[in-house]
Amino acid sequence: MRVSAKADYAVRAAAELAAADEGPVKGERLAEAQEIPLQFLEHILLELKHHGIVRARRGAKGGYWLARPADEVTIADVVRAVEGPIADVQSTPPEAIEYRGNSEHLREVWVAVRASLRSVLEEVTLANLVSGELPAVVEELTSQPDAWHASTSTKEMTS
Amino acid sequence: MRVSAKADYAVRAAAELAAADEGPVKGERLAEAQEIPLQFLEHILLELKHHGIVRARRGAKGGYWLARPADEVTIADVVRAVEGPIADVQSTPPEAIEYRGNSEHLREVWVAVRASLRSVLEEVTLANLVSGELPAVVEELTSQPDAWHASTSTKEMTS
DNA sequence: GCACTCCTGACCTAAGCAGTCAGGAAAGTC
DNA sequence: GACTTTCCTGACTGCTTAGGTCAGGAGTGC
Repeated sequence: MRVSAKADYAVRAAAELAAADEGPVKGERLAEAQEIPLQFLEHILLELKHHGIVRARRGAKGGYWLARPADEVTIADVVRAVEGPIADVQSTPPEAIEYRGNSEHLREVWVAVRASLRSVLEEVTLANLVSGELPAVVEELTSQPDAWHASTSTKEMTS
Repeated sequence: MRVSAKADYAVRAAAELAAADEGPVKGERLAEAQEIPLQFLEHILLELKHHGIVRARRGAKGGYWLARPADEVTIADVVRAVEGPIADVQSTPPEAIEYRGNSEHLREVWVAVRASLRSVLEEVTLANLVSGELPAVVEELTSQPDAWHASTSTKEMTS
């Protein structure tokens, strides 16, 4: 249930590419702009390339650019490219699990979890991200003050 | 962005406890009912105890039971007990991260991601889970057929 | 031919995941 | 008081992932 450094880096690099309106951007510049270790970033960009998110050219005047327009690439695309399926349970998709006994309905819950993640990640495009004009879903979720607190319920006790 | 076996086991064991209406249930029975390795489960139950989710007594007629009524324990409570904070980015809460350059608005996106997870996990109680009467949020999310497919968008190409 | 940049595989350390093993400590029973 | 039952705890293990670094190879442009 956590976002890896890799996914975070990938999205930030992609955002930087989305903002660069002309010509290839070289890895070094992306690394500097977002303060990401260069060599690590290169591996990430390679993965993004293999998944058809970015393209690249070598040599002088080389660099990376988005394979598709920035408003057609969602954050979900980028995250999936580097992390694989979103919201797997025990490394298998939630709809493929059979639960017995009193946890029969747990599958629906995990499916709902995945759906709710998608409702955010698949709605926000890189264009949204750089312009700051985030979709209504996001605005609604972030407008509740609770959303900005580390933990909401404090019913638990430290037995 | 994945659910660990530990979290899955923890919720299932908690569901089993929620369904047992009278007296302590011993670990062995929980392990059998949900097909969880007993020794592993005992560690999990211990963590749940330390977080005040369950209580326990040793000896004959001993076992585990919920510390609070089943309709006051949410899945979020259980998951947090064994996995820690729910949607940390790079092991820090999203609201604590400073983004520069073109990814300035990424923080809002991660906060929205966390909020959307909470909107599911904090709404579903163990009582909901065992009865199958899931909250409206969940019903809405799972009623869309897309929610049951492994992947929705197929815009990407394998470069 | 040379500089530049991406491309790739190998490697590394630390941590986490998913457990198992062995023994100790309370609670109840006889 | 001995004995059984059950939880409690720490140590350990094997494997994978996270988060990188290093060294070199392969296209590209001049």
